[in-house]
Amino acid sequence: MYIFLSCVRVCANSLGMSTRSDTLTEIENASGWRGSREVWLHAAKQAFLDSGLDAVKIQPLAASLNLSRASFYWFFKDRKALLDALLEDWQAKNTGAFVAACDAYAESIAEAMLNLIVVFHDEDLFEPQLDFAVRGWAHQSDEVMARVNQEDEVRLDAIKALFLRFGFDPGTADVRARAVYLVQIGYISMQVREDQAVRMSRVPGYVQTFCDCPPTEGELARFHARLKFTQMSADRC
Amino acid sequence: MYIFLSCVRVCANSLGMSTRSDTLTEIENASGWRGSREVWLHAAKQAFLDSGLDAVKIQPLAASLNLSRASFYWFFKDRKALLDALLEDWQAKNTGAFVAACDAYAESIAEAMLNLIVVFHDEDLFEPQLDFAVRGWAHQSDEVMARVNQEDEVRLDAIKALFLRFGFDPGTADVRARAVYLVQIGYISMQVREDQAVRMSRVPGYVQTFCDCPPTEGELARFHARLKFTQMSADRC
DNA sequence: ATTAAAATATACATTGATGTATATTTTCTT
DNA sequence: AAGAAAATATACATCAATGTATATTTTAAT
Repeated sequence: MYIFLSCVRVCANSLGMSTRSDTLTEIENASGWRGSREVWLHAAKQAFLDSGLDAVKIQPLAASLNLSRASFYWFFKDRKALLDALLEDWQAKNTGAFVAACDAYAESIAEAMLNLIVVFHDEDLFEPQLDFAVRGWAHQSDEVMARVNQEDEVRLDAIKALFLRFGFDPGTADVRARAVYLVQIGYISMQVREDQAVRMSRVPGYVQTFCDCPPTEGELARFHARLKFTQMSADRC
Repeated sequence: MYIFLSCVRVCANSLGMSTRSDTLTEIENASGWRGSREVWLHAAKQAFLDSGLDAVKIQPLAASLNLSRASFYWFFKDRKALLDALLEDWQAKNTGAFVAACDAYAESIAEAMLNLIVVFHDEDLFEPQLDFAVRGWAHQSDEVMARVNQEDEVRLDAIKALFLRFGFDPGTADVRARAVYLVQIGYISMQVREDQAVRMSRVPGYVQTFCDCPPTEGELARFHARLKFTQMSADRC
């Protein structure tokens, strides 16, 4: 049963589908009402992820939720309040996990790197689509751009500290940290939707490139385990 | 005089300003009319670069050009035609230079890598902002997304071929090509606006990381020359 | 100088979005 | 079952954008 579920997850992802709640019905409503702050926010986020900021409009959202447009204003002051909530959501989710991964215990630089790479492969920790959408938003808002820059700096510093911790000299640590981070941002920006197996196959190469040493078999096995990846699950799909 | 001009260029860039024609007045009008296809397209591109697709609107453009909104329709069928032209512009500019750089003559992998890095530093060859804006656009248009994916594949293949040419095995060539390209896309997506000197200082580190060998002094000097970068020009600013 | 064309402007019809004021309905509490 | 509250709906006023039809002006060619 476990294996079956795992396979479903991988296949769904490789088709670009989400495995988490997508529809209104999946949000449990404590009250007997159809709408709620959460319902609107969720719909807004979905539109934001799918098509960017300018798809986040009250009228279309209301239509898709089969709710009156005016009902929105019961939960939010105006559109701006909704967007603020989206940005808050982004910051809350896509930040903590990142720094935590850099601070996590590791016995080698390769293991540390794998700890970090895990974050980018596990959408429960980090949502690439959300990062992408926010960066698009930043293009039309200096305010958002400032917050994104802040985030980027925090993340870069965390990775750099990781390299320093394992004895890399400051200059190299800086360049490597950038390389590691930029590759991930690049992935996000390119909107690559690859098969997990393909992506997994490239991981050792990246580790080798960034750390000058490959991961051990044990490190790689632990990495795969954390992401619930098995060759079997790949084959089944 | 030459040095002075060079310095102006560098300083302007470090402030995020363009050195090319920005305003209506700088487009030479062969005819005695105020508007033209080029004028509208240029204004559209500027808005697109500055704030993304949803800033490309006839009404605001007309206002900024002090032209009647309806006059636009003399040169373009409708808004879509304008956007098509923008996309065409992107493809024309941000493609050729890229592949050309990968095919250029080089005696070492490091030199080849520097040939490539030049492209990303010279806005006359490749406009990062344009790439960024187009990627944002792709988020809300499957059609554009398809064209972007096509482009990315061409570019990646070109870099991979470069690594293969210098004897890297296929697996490594693939990963390295991705790393090189993704770092650049990441840079673009992060909207970094760094001082040229800072950026230059990181280049040898990147070459070392991606090629496993540093550039020679001569290679670096040639690289700097192509970008008209001198320590002096950096100091002046 | 007249005329044709090229370009621009004015006016109109339409659409899709925002936000508010005011019912109306539904749910929860007592 | 009644009343209060929470949520939803209807109706209205406004705005910013698109595109078209129809003048009007400007330029260039004869």
